[in-house]
Amino acid sequence: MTTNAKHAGPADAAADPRALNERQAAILDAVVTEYIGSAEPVGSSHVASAPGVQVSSATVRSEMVALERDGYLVQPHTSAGRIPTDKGYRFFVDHLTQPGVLGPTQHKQVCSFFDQVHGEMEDMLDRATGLLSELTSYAAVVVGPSHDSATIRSVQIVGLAPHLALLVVVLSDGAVEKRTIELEVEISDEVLAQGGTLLSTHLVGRTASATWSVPPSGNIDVDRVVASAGTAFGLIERSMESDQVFVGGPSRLAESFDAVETVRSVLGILEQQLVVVTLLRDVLNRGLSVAIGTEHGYEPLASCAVVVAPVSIDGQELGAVGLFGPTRMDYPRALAAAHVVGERLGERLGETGRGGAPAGSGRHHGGN
Amino acid sequence: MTTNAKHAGPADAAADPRALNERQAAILDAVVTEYIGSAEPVGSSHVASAPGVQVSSATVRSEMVALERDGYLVQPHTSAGRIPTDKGYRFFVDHLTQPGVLGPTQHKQVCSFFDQVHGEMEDMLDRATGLLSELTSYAAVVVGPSHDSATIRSVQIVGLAPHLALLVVVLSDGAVEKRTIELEVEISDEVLAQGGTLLSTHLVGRTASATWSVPPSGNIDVDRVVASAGTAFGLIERSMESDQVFVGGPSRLAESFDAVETVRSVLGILEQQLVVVTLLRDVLNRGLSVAIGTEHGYEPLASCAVVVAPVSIDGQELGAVGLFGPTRMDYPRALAAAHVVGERLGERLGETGRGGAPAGSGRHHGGN
DNA sequence: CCTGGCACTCGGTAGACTTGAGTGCCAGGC
DNA sequence: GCCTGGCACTCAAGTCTACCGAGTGCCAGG
Repeated sequence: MTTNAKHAGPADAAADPRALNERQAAILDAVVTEYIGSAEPVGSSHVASAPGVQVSSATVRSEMVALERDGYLVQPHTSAGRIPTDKGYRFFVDHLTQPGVLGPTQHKQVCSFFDQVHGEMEDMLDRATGLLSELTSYAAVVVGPSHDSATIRSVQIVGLAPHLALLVVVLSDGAVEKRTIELEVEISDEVLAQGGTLLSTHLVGRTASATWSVPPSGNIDVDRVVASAGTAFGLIERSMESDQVFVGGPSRLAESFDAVETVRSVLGILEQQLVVVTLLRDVLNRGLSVAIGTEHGYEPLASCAVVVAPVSIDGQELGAVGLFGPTRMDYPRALAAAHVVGERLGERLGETGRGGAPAGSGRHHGGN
Repeated sequence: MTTNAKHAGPADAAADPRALNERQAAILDAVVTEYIGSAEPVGSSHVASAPGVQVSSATVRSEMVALERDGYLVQPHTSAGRIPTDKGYRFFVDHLTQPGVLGPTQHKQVCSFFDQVHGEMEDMLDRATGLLSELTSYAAVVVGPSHDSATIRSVQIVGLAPHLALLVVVLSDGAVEKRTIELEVEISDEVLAQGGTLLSTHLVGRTASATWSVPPSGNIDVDRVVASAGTAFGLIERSMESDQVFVGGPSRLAESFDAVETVRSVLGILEQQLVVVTLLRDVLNRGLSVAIGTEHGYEPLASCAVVVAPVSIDGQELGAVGLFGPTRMDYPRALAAAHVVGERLGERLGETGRGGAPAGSGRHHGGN
């Protein structure tokens, strides 16, 4: 091993002066692993006694100097051990973390969750955040698939009160959107129903962001209703553009960080749904599954690592799951959990209609 | 003033040996007010120089001894100032806090919020938590009115995919509930619609927790659909029993408390919707608007004060708003904010048809 | 090129001392 | 009789010193 490193080292170094030889990698691995567990600077003797590092502490020290020079480790102060930098974590994640599997207990947790969860997609996604945060003890987020490609399956107008009605739109992915409509004059249920029918004939089958084009019906009351519904419909459209974000286990943040200020700022981020969505999508788009420290560009999350996994339905990345933890998070476990849950969520969403009717007309993707 | 106290004091004391005379009350007031602002133990000289207390620090000291004996104040250590106990806060809230009004800026904030907020109830309630937490800089919760008394306005079954349909139930309060139905055989849209119509005729007008009694239709397919819908309907019922809870500004918790452990446990409570609802209702039922420390019986909230205000629609307390802050919270402001927002929410919800639509009348603030 | 040895650094802890805010108590005065 | 100023006392927090030990960097020898 040591001798192998001897040979591999220079070659690598020649290719890229910054690349780590085998021994350095092993040392970095040991430091990160140890630090993740203990949260305390790791000294050379600890590393020397780690399995996988078969050299003396003195040798470790000299390698650590190199690792520090290259930015993988830092010393909080002279005469202290080393802690990994973001770059160190990055290397660890990219080169030292094998796929990682869930423990049997956790696997069982996941299975029983998916056995037991029924009901609507929103409900499932929301509860999935709970599962994820329990599996990992980090705060979890789930971003639901957007309704972009869903088509309108039904439009209905229901009277609530003399001057008040509700526009209810059902989409092919199982989402239901509603909006109240105010009516200047009292309108009978029949007329409302007629209006609904009229809308249906023009809107069903079209994508949710269909342009609103409903010709006059001839009946002035119906037209009046349809006109009011038009405004409501616009609002529905707009609200459907924003993805649904579910946050779970925010209290875990208070376990992850001991600085209350950090907890505050991360919570602050999680409150902003748009930011969360953007962040997750951005990370995924860059082909990453982890964003460490400031890699994602959000200052308040500088001491945070974000693990992301896609929720793919029929091969399309339509949603995402994310975990927010300290940079010294347990990456193997977090990655495994996010990956598994993301995958199974995708399967489940696919099954329940969204793409789950390959035999029949694949047209209507129900999202349940 | 001082001489008045002389006379009033003994009389009160005779009635209840624990009652505070005017001077003691003034001192307690000063201590609480000062401590709320500074978060540091308040010394006798500070109190003596407070307006409303016109005695020397020595006198204040001797009164403080009494207040401490009676459990209104404590000393963190011998040579420190006093801080209020929960009992002290309780007295402050009950006797020393005048109704309290919002500052002009905050009043404007509330007004502009209610001017600007449109859309569905859920949306409004959710955003109201943001308003409240911004007004007070505490974490806010809003519990929406339950659907107990709502009647069913419409039942519809919409096909999503060959073996998948959606049961959509619209309630008189504007809520829409849905549940997927899995079908063993492929069923045409027409049959689904027929099933929906059948359900409508039997369920519309009844309360949401109606017993499920739909007679056979004669058409085997329709009956099959109706049977499946029955299960889904049961789930809808159950999910409607649980009140909707919205939480806003959890990151404010991290501002309110400096012990990360406290933040964690309070966040943990806020994650449990049922607990939140129970807590708020419980406090309201006891006729209180504030629960201080352990008054509500939840250990993890021992260092918390909860300010509650009802959301009354047509005189009925159907919802609640709550604020979670440290026991040394700014009670006057929190009470005022919760009260105002709760009241205006109630008004708005009443307007929008929910509260029995008393025919005619201009209700212009519809959702939408 | 690795290793053991050695001198050095420096954060953290413990004890001694100081400071000052704040108390309790008491004797004197209105 | 109650309030007040004065006084001795207490104790948390800050400062200073000394010390310990984990950990380092460097070097000479294998």
